[in-house]
Amino acid sequence: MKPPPWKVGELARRTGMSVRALHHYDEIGLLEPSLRTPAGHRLYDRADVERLQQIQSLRLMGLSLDETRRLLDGATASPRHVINLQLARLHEQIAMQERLAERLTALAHHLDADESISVDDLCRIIEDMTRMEKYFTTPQLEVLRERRDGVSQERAREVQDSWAEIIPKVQAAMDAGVDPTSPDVLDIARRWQALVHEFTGGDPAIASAVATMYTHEGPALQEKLGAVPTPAMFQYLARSFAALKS
Amino acid sequence: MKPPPWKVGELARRTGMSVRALHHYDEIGLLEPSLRTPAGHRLYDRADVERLQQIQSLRLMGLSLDETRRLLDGATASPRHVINLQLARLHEQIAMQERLAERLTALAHHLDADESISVDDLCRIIEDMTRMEKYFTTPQLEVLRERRDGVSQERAREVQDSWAEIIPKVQAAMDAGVDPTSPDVLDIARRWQALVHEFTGGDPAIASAVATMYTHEGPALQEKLGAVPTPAMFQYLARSFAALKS
DNA sequence: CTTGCACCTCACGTAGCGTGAGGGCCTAGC
DNA sequence: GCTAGGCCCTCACGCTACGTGAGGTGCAAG
Repeated sequence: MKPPPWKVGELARRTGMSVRALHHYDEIGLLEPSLRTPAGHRLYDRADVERLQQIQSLRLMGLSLDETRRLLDGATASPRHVINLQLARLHEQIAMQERLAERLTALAHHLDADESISVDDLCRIIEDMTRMEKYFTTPQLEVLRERRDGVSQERAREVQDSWAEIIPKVQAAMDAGVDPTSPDVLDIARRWQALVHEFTGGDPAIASAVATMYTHEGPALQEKLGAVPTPAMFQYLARSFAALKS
Repeated sequence: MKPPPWKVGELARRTGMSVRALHHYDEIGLLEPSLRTPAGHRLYDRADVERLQQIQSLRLMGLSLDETRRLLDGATASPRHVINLQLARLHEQIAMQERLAERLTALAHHLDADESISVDDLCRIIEDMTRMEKYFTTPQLEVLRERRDGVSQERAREVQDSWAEIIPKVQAAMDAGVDPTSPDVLDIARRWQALVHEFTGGDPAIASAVATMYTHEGPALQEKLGAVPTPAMFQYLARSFAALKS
């Protein structure tokens, strides 16, 4: 147990720091050894060692070198302010990372469902997921996920085919100026409602979120799904739905 | 809705990236525009835009630019491997940050208990906390924290004084070569056990962790607490405890 | 006198860009 | 024809907290 002053290597060994780190602390003025030998070798005395221990403590709490220096040099507000700030930052980070972990877990689930997916498919899935996250709340997403997982691939294709059949029909009726309360259109409107109900589970909030999504992302979705409902169709059919209700 | 090819500013506006980022992607070969005007202006065609969207998707999942490029250029293993790796890293990070948040919360608790603490005190508390974490498991620490919070400052000082009284007595008895099973020493041993029991709540694992801590950190603790038990004392008193049991 | 170790001072590299500096291309208005 | 404004270009330094040499010096032992 030699007494101080210690040379840089000695101090490094005793504190578990690297020599380079101590040099760095010297460079940025965080910990400047109070002595030097004539040859320029750094000598750290007892006060320096204590300061280093304080630095290590504060760094353990996640403070940056700059914050640490400001705190130790007494140029900052109260310690409690710093700690609270740090805690807030941490919670925010944790929340972000947990959201990311959720996304990744959902993704992993996808990967397990479908063997040997290509990078292209992967990107498409991610794209869809993030698009969805923009329009649906977390609980709504859960509902949709459950519903999706509970439906066979076969049925999914049937539904898609139904949409592909119905949407052009609606477009045609609109173009022809057919009254939305005419029997033919009401018939289509009923099938439309049934499909929507199957997808949303009857939740009007989800239905409305879907409508918003189609309104905003129409063109982007058109490339993937082929036929896509337009805002004009929603307006046109709204009158059909009203007629069905009465 | 102009068709591609787009200039860099146009693409930036449409994708929410910065021009500098696109330049950077070009520099590192992650996204090189397939065309340039004679003047050297970057022109991104449809394929480039798609690649950029893929990049954005993968980056959203937390991949680095390097990983993203390797994945898109097909030089990596399966996507699922990458995702699993990423997920593992994330969980590790979250766990680390939660441990840190725990420490910080405990620290904040300290700060609330004691008004206007100095940076010096703050560092001392952190030092103690981290020292403790090295020797005690998380549930043990909780027990100790609860016990500490349930004890008045007054009683804490009394206990400290008792130790300060007892430890020199044990040392003296050892130095004098007194038999540890003699009545005087047995008396001291009983008080020792009572103090230990009050601190540990009777948990032998905690008691043993404390002994380990004193053995390893003896000199460092001596500066803060004054009198500190030595390994020799533990050995000496072990014989007293054995005599008390029988 | 040399060997060897600890020390010194540059100085570049890391990830992902931000932020100028200094200069060219192109269009619109005078 | 000239210029002002807006977009583009290529350097190149800045940020965090050091790691990792490169090339040279100090000091004690053989």
